[in-house]
Amino acid sequence: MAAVKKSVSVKDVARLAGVSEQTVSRTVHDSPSVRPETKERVRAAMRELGYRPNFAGRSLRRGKFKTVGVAMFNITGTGNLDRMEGFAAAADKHGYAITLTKVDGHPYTLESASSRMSALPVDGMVVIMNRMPADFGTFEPLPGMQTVLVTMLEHPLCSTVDNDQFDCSRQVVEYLLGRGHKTVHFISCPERSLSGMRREEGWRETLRAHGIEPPRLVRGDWTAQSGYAAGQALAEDPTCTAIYASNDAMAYGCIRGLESCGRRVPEDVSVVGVDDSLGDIVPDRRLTTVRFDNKRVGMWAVDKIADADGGASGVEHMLIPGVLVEGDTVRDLR
Amino acid sequence: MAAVKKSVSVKDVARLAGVSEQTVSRTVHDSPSVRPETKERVRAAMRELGYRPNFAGRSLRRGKFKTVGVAMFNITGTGNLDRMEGFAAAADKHGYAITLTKVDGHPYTLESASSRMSALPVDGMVVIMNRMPADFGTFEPLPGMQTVLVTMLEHPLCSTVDNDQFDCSRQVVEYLLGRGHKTVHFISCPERSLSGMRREEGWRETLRAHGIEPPRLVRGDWTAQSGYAAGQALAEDPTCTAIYASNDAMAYGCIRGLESCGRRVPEDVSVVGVDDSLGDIVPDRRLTTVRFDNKRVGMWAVDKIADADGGASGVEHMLIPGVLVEGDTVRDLR
DNA sequence: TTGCACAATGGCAACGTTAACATTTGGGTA
DNA sequence: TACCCAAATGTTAACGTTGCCATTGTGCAA
Repeated sequence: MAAVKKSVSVKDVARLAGVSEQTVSRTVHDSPSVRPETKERVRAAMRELGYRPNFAGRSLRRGKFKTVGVAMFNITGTGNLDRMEGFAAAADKHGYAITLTKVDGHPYTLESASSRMSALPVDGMVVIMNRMPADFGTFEPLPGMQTVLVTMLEHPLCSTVDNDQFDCSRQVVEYLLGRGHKTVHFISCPERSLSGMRREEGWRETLRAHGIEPPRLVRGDWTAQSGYAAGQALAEDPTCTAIYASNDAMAYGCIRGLESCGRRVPEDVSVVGVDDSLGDIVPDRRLTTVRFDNKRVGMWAVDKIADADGGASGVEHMLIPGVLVEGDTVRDLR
Repeated sequence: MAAVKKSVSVKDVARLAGVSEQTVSRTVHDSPSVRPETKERVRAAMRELGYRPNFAGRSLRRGKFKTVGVAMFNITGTGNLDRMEGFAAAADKHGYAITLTKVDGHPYTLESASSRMSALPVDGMVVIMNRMPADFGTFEPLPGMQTVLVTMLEHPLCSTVDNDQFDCSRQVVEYLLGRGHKTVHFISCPERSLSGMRREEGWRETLRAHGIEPPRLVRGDWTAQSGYAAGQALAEDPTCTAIYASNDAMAYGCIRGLESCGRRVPEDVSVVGVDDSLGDIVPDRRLTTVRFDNKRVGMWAVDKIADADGGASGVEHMLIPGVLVEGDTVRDLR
């Protein structure tokens, strides 16, 4: 039994095929300047030896990794799976791979994400920013490392992309007003959520743009429990005919809360959520909600990096609008 | 303005610090055989030049990437986010990175996942197997590439790990029987789901082990809609007092279906789901369900690869039991 | 016949890092 | 004083790939 060779290189293939290393390399890249018969001979040698190109050697030579790093401060988060779907899809399209890293946030800084990535084989990086990093204003991306932030905030040096939360609220409020409601009540989320705050602004400003003074909001904490409590509280206000909750869990909780007080949905009160996260969980009641295209957000981020890698960069800020999906929890008052 | 150098190498740092390249390397690795003052001088040079070690050069030299590849046939799947949390946590612990790849399955084979990974900078790979690959029995992992499959099936050449779906059903059935129910009805899932089939077997065999002939099962399709229909169908059977649904969406749909026929839960019928995926979505009704530890599954897979990388390998098969979480949808008949 | 264009292939060097070995230096001991 | 040892640092080569340039061969027009 012959000793097992550590790894098969172009050199070994070249020797077996009786050609130069360069011709092997050319065959790997399917260069037109290699005779078909020669190619076949080389390919046969590759098969026989079980050759597979070494990523490190290639990257070292080329100075490129064809890989995009994704930094997350917490992996379990609404929409992350869809975003990854987008990362993977776009990466595939460009022939890139995705490297995932969880970054510990103590404190939560872009700098820590950046330095974590710098030691990894990546050409660019995406940071999923759920909260506000301490150094957002002063952060400078590593030279030569295209950096895209997933956030609604604009950054002077990094491209950014995210769902348009402001527009989401605009759509919901105008939809409800358009169906005859005099005002829209709001169940918000904890104040540390960037996207939630933006939804709140959108709700407030859209109402004002229509000459309506926003009613007192009810603060929730994303859970259906808090929506339930909010629903019970709002049930006592007879003028409340339309409620907009900052996510679906709270919206659904709210419906149950209203019902527990004898208010019917949508006959007495219309309810709208955000996220389209319930799917068909509640089979006899399709919630009216806003569906975001997180996959597209993910794709945009990776596209940006791959494109920059091949030429012009330039900082861009992209907001992707969601789509309002009608269920049967809204009544037309007109 | 001086021209921007492509990238800073140990050579540049060595020149500026007035030491050899080797001393720079030693400083990077914090070797004890470098004088503290020298180290400081080198570190100052690194800072000044913005040096960061080149992954490709290092990997080429070492023959290791310190990276684990994760291959998925579809990214959006129950528990994938938690598994990734586990991958990332274990990778962190071992100083590894995670590279994510979506593999197109036409046909769905382990071979395609393996060859996709072979061109990437990874030392080992994890395949998340949702369905049954065509080549499961005959697949051979790439030499030198530790391969772990996330599946309940055992494989002769690859280590495997997954939630114990059989035991899950055993727990549920014994829990319900233990509370006085004479038998347990089952809402299953589509037959192509490996884990679902295993749940079905567990339900059937546990009942038989208790001398009970399993009643006719109702086939669902994971959706709450199908659970709703199943609930309505089972409502007509007055002997049906306990229902076990193969996931929470169907369980919840089933509850609504039963209620729509005038049967109350848990007064008339007890219902149990699987997955703990509803969380608190339904605020006034905590579903009795089984919670899986997908994070632990992910960690086990990466641990296995990292450990094998540092020494002994050996094929292992690991099943991680879930935990039954009591809600208020089960009535005690004793 | 000569010259030239072009197709096919080969030789060489360099990418950045580090293991293995080699060298220098200073301090202590016989 | 001569010697040795250990600490600190330096030199060399190699990991696998591929861009650049050189070389060889072949057919065709002048």
